Amino acid sequence: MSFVKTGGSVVSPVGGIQARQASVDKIKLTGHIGGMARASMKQQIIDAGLAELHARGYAACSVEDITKAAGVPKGSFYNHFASKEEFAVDVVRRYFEVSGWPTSFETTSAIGRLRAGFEALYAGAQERSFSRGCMWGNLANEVADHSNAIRGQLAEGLDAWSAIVTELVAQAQRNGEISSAGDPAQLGRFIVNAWEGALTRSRVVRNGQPMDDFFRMVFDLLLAGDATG
Amino acid sequence: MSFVKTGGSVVSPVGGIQARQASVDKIKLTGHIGGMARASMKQQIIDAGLAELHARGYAACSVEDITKAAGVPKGSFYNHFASKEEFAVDVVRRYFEVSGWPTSFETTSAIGRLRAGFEALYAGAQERSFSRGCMWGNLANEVADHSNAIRGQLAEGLDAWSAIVTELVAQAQRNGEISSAGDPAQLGRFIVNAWEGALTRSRVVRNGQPMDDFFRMVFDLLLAGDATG
DNA sequence: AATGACAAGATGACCAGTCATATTGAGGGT
DNA sequence: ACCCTCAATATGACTGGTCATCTTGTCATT
Repeated sequence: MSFVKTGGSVVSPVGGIQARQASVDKIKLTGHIGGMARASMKQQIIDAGLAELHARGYAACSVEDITKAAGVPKGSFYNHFASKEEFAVDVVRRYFEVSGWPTSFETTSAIGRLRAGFEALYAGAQERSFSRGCMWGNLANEVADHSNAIRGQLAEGLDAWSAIVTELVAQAQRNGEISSAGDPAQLGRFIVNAWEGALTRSRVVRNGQPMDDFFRMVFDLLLAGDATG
Repeated sequence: MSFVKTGGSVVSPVGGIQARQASVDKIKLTGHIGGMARASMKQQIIDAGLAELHARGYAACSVEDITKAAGVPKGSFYNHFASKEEFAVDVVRRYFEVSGWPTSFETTSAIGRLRAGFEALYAGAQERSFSRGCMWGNLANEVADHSNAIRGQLAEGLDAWSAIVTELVAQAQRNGEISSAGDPAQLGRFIVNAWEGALTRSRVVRNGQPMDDFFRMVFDLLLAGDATG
């Protein structure tokens, strides 16, 4: 699994997905598709479903909601997915695929890039009035006990995401940008988890205070070791 | 809202609830209740429902599941609660009421008590093979966007819980037990959020690593300011 | 004609909430 | 003390809606 580098926001990955990309290897060419090949329907469903799943949650998001959002007939759903669960596994995979870390920032410092990435996530959450929470946290809490397939996919994606944060932390340490000498892998995991917790809290309080707390605690105190308070 | 001091675990509050307590002011006395007054049916439903909600989540836990767990007839549910939503509000209130911070520990240091409290939570999660996650996080993620009533109750309870952590952090600072001079209120909120994030991750990975990360990052690095890594 | 893809609507399970009926004790009359 | 009436409460079967999944008819291609 690799992270696709995009300039977009992780919280709002769909924006970049609307871009048409022909996946010829995925197209089921049949006689009733005339003219130029179009985007794969399966991919269309996944991408539209990603937004819907994130907005509504698993149980509250019906197959009809998904297909309607994708602009495809409801009956086609099961031509592409054996079940709603299998669909969600594909969505999770897709979520982590399209999630990326912003690279087009002015700063070249590792810590600056780490911070900018979370700030982009923050901006995305703010756009949605803090109503979405964190995709992985949402699914984990709602489905992890009921679907090993989804849980497995979440675990995979989280490991990869944590690895990105870990690498940035390690770089920041090597570059002397932060004073924390904590284990980078542990920091990476903790930071991703704490971010989920902040997003979840923000759903309750409907403001950005939890993220402000996160930035202050993680970047100023934990990583920079600012003990002045 | 006040926290009831118990020696129990927050993750498993139900254990203490099975104790019979007559709530005479809650009893709907009708002619067909003979003999000695018994525990309120409403309270019974709330307490049993708390465990069920935590185990299954909101949507996956039906009213029938709840009443069955409470050992009461399904039709009685609506004598006590106008709706499933209202029931959940009462459950959340109850959850925070019965949640407490362990007081019966050997250490008298504030930081020791804070740590012991989270360790008790950890033990509870471990008992359940990390399958339950965090009650407030679960509900927030599943329901916060759909029910303002539940969300409001969650906000209230979280504020109170954060206040407890805040107070312990402040005491630890005053006592010179920790080197962090961070804002106690901010630390209190962040720590509660980070804990939720850790529990959520533990649901995915099905082990205690996220909590270990939490303890290391929060107690050793963030609060104690141990920069040696 | 045979085959495979597509998809609208049928199917059966689930479930929040309703309600007709049952139950019961209080109060009053004898 | 006993009986009857009535009102309040209890409750299990039912209702109507939702929804994941499947069926089956249509269509296009070979």
